[in-house]
Amino acid sequence: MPAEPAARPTIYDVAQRAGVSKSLVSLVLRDAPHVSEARRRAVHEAIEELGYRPSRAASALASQRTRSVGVLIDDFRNPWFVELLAGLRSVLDPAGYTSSVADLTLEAVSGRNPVDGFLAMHVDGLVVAGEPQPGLLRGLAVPTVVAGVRDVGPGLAADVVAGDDERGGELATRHLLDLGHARIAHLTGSGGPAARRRRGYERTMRAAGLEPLVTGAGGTAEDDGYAAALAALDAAPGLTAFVAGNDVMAVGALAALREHGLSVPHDVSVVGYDDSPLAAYRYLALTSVAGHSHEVGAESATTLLARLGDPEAPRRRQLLEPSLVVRGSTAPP
Amino acid sequence: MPAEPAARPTIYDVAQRAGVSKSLVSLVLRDAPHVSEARRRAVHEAIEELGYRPSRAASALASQRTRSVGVLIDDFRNPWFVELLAGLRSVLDPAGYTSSVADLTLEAVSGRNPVDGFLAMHVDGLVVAGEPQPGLLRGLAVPTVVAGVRDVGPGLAADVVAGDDERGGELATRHLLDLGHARIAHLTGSGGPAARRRRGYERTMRAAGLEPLVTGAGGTAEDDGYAAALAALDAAPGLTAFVAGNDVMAVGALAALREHGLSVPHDVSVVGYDDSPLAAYRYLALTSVAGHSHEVGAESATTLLARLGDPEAPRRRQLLEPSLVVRGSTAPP
DNA sequence: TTGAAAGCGCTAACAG
DNA sequence: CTGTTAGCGCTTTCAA
Repeated sequence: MPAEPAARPTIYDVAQRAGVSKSLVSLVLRDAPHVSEARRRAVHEAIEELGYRPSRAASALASQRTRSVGVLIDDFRNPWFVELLAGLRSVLDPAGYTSSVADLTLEAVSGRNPVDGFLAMHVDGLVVAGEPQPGLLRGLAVPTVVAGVRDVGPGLAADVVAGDDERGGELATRHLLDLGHARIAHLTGSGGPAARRRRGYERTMRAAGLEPLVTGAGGTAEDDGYAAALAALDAAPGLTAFVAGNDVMAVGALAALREHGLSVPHDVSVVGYDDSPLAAYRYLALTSVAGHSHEVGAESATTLLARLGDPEAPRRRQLLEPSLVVRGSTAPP
Repeated sequence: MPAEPAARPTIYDVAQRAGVSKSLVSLVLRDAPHVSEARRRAVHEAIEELGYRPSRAASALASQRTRSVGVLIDDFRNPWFVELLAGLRSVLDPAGYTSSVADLTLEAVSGRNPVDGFLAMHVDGLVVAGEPQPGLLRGLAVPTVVAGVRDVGPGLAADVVAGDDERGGELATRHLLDLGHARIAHLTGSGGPAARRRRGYERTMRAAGLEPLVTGAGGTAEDDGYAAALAALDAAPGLTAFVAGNDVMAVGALAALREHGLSVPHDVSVVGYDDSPLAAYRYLALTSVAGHSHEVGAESATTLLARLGDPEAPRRRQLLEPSLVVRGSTAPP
């Protein structure tokens, strides 16, 4: 029974070439402990020579685990996710895990449930970056970590890694206060992180003996920032500063200010949130609160791996301290 | 032999519940033609009742195809890809294909070869969105379509779907010409599409009896646009308009102009390229050439599916006509 | 330590 | 049209 020489090599070919059994090859691949050094090397050599690549499908089928994790991104349009993803992969990749990414907004358009998609792929775990629609994750059986949002409703047994949004709101506000501003408005969006950022703002304002002014309620996109800024300008014409719910909203606010003939930071200061690539563009140069998404990503991955290893461990919840990146959009009043 | 009631249902359970054979279930799943309506319905009901989900791993292993395609994105930071991806999925999803996305820039940092990753996953096909590094795809055995770049080196037997970049450069330039501009510079980047856009610009300028001025040579990021604009301003102080290689570069140019005390569009007009979400921000309001990435994506997917169906078909190369989206960054000089 | 053997859940001929 | 029969390539007891 001569073998076909052209086909993709299998574990069987490797075994034969190395003069060992199939199972030994499997052990070597999984880095098993009790294998003699000589045979281990022989196997590795055979793998090299044959250009062997294990079949994920076969291994998934046999082991009932895919070594893959699904990553749910809120919206690809908000570049916030880029660093998060990089952090995630910086620990998932070396651990031999594959990650597949889906965009909630995109999926919503096509009417599919992205979680279903991941479940069909049999991902071993899930990372939800951003705020899941209520119900989307209810009763999920697969290990999940929520990254970037600290309030996950009850009924979702997930680990959490997030920035301290309330602290971030405080940082932004205090920066403005320290600069000498007093008439500071906040542009908020919907969702948990937005609510916390707002709370940080409000708390800091009150502590300074100032009355908070919050506008916005819809989404967290550029439009929403624009509309909220307009509303704030309308409600309090003497404003000298904005704390925006995120960078994209801040860009919307910039447009509203320009329409009112107000210049930034000369007349009005603006602080964004997320320290996304947007904030770093020279033309925008937004002072922004950095949530350290890279670290959030890395920590999320570590947490997920830990849970995969021990499903019974107590839930973890980690908060990362944000910091302020000062650029050109803020100045004394 | 009583079955375990708790385990995930298999095709076998479905068959039993529907009173048919395993193979019939398989046929129904694949939408095979010669199945009686009654049995088809019976199977679907059983699937519904059991909450059955086919195992991709098993199916991949048995059929030697994963029904998945790998999508290589140039850089997640350039939001150009969002629509492309949406278009891609609008045809891949209904066809039952899964798509996994990787970012070349991200992978480059981690030192991994993303193509290798996809090959290990045994994707059935590849979509390369943007310009592949030379050599990255050389001698690739898996069906590939390159989206967005029309020049793929020899040695890569790929289908191509791209916007007509030369025509786009022409559109942008002609728009400026029609507005009455004459001193128009072009900010170019590296790579094939950039070269074609530049050629379109140059051709149009010359046809109008004007001397082209091109600056920039590094990358295509915001920095590069900034630097190129500065160089152009330096070389020709009387400039009244820029055609930028893409939207991100245009934003860089905006910063350079502001530094020179020049206002847009009052003193200088700016045209971007890609019509990315960036261009639509009110604060930027960039006139931009739309490459119709959604369509490019959809067409790429269709092309890939066709090739998967017939590997021997002649190579296809499609060029989509770009169009101009006029916003607030251009005006008469 | 190493080898043999029994599947994982599904597809794909091939017979009925 | 429907049922039977082999595997796909790998993991994983269980013996040797």
